[in-house]
Amino acid sequence: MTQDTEDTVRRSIGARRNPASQEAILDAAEAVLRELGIAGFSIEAVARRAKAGKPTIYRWWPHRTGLMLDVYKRFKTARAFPDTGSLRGDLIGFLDNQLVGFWKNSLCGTVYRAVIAEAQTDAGAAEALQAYQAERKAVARQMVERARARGEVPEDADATLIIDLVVSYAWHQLLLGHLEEASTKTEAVVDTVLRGVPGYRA
Amino acid sequence: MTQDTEDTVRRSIGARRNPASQEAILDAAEAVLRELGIAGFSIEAVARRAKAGKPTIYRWWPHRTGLMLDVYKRFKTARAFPDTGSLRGDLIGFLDNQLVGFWKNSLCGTVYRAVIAEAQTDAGAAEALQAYQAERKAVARQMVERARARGEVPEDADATLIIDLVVSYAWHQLLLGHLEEASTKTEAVVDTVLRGVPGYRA
Amino acid sequence: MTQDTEDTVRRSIGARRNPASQEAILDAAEAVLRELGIAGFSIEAVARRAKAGKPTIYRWWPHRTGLMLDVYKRFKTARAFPDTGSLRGDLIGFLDNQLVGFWKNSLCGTVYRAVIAEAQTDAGAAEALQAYQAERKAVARQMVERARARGEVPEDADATLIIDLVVSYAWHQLLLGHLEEASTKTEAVVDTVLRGVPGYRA
Amino acid sequence: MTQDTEDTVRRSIGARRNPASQEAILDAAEAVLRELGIAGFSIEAVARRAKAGKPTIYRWWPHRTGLMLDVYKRFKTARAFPDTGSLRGDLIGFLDNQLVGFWKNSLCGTVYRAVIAEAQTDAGAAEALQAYQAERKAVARQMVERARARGEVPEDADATLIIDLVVSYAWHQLLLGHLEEASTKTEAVVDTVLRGVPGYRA
DNA sequence: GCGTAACCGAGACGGTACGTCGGGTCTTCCG
DNA sequence: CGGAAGACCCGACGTACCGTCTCGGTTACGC
Repeated sequence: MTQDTEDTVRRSIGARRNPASQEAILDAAEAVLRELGIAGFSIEAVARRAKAGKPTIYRWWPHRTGLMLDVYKRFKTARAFPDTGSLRGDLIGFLDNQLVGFWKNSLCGTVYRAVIAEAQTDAGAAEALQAYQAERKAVARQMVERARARGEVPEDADATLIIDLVVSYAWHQLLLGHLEEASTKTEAVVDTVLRGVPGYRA
Repeated sequence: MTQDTEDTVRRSIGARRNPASQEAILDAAEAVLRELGIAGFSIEAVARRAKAGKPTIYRWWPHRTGLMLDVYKRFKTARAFPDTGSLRGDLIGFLDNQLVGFWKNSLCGTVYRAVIAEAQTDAGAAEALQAYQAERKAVARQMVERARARGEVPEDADATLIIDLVVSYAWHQLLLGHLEEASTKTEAVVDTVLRGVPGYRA
Repeated sequence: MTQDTEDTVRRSIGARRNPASQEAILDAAEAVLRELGIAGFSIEAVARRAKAGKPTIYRWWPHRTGLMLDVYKRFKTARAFPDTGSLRGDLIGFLDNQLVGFWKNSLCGTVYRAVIAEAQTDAGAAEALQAYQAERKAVARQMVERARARGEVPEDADATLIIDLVVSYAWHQLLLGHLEEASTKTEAVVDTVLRGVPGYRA
Repeated sequence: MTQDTEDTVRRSIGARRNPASQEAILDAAEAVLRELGIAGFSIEAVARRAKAGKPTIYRWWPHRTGLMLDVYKRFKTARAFPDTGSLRGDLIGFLDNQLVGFWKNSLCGTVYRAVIAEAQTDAGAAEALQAYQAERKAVARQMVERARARGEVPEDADATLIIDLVVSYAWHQLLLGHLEEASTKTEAVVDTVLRGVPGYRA
């Protein structure tokens, strides 16, 4: 985090995007979310904090959801997606690292809740979230593909349903503020879902 | 819908709540949601529409989420909760009538999405939603209780987990705008979850 | 001051004005003015403080100016209007006791400023103030009559002008919040005005 | 009066005050005062009339008194302050042009009464009025300085008292709605005050 | 090597909505 | 009928952000 490392005024660097400004804006957005929460997150607040002009923000993030998602993604990149050798292990790891466990880092959870909330109001946000979800779930379904290759699940297993059930559960607990409880039940959830897949054998 | 059936000005009826005003406000809230959507839903707009003073609304609904929830509940009341004789039938009916199918009535879905979104921003809203959820889920768990009594599921079946998985799936699809798809998969979801319950027999 | 001497709820005493309520309202009005100043003086605040219903206040004081004037008059009654034997002495006493000195009691000044302010906005208040002024000045002009009888001023001395100049000066300093300064200049004011009266001899 | 000469929407002209908006707001304020009187004067009404946002008004006039004073000043500027060659002439001209006679233009009197009233309630308003008064009186005292230079009054004549007495009288009559009567007495007032100055000779 | 296009900060602009306060009216219930 | 209570509609308050705009200034690029 390079917050306020630069006291000097940022200026234009010509007819192209100034990376320093973008960094400063993302830093500020993160800081605002951390300190004021979702309710206090406004373009004005971010601009104030980043010492940036509002139009600069609007130029690059027409919807504030996009800005939130970018903040979210900066965290996400680090997280691994390990192949544990079994679908059960993969799914538990997925829940623990990518979903529930990840969101328990308060900022990540806060941001993602905000993104989901925004998507209920704003069509652009909904689209952005849907695109992000589609991409993430496609990646997640690869876990099922691997299991299929290993013979853990039959060829016709519904990968979409499996992933959806797991992700849905995580969302639900996130949105109700029950992450603590959820993190104690990851195994039970995964086991229930897997037992429900016809032809599954550990 | 008794919108504007009365042209005459509503007055105070003494030192107690005026039911006509409450009705008018709920009617107006519903109409605003229907016509302007979530984004256009504001206390100001409702007050204008209901020809009511803003303080009158704030007096009875300190948080706008409460108002939305009340609009939501007016619809909900009508919906039945039939005992079909089997847990599978009950859960499918639950999904079709109380959740997915119910929300496909665009207004209901819109309102509930808004309530959930609000709860991510506002603490009071979160509380209201949590209370509502707790109550609804307690009712839903009675379906499992009945199944237990019938011997469909063992004594130690995790009713909370069963209901949570079903509700979570519905929420997820609602929030992503995938209700259409969801309504084609209700049986698959219920079957998967029930097969996942150890000792379940249809 | 009989503030809150009664804890018991005041009730109707039949189809006539309840003096206890009137007392309580005047006490409350005074207390509100003392504690919150003019800006905080509202019928609501007085009603809250007096544990009275708003309609009860409106019934007896249709304009809030009337209420303020009644508070003002409760103080005024006590003040004497002595005959010092000379016009100069009378006028100085008038300024010191009835005007500047009286208003320096912060509550009295506050109330009177409020009354004057109100009269600029509200026609009813203006009328009430004008009536009160006419009466007070008529009394004050008697000082000049007495001086005329003593031969201090000629028969054709303009009593109205003399009183007006003195009262005007006091008002002006009151309204500008310069009462302190004014109280050091009462003698200079009176002397200047009296010297200005043709044919005056001490 | 340049009311609504421009149908086109006023926009920002960059990070600086837009004179067109300021003009429009002052015009609107004047119009509202003229048409609705003091009681109908609200920031909301002015904003509506000026087709300006409320924050734009609050940005430049934190207290509504300041706005009234600016309306008042727009009239005042035109009025002359002539040197008639004698203190008597100067003071009579002062009363007739700057005070009583000026206020008889109903709008001017209305506005100034409102300003004075406001100053009794609001601390900021009081400050603004005091500042304005101090400045105007300083200018007025120059009439006495000139008379001193001409030898009309002795060196130690109390300029402050002379001006205060004249201004006070005008205020008093303004606030009681007696301007008509006052305008017939300007000479008597000035003569009385001047005769009261020790060592004055015409 | 010079004009110009796009960027940057700053902040004013017209708006909408917020949540609160008080005004004055009304009705019910109690004594 | 008087009085307490408090709900009602209404309008204004002062504030926060919205998204847009124009400004003055700063490069980097293309002609």
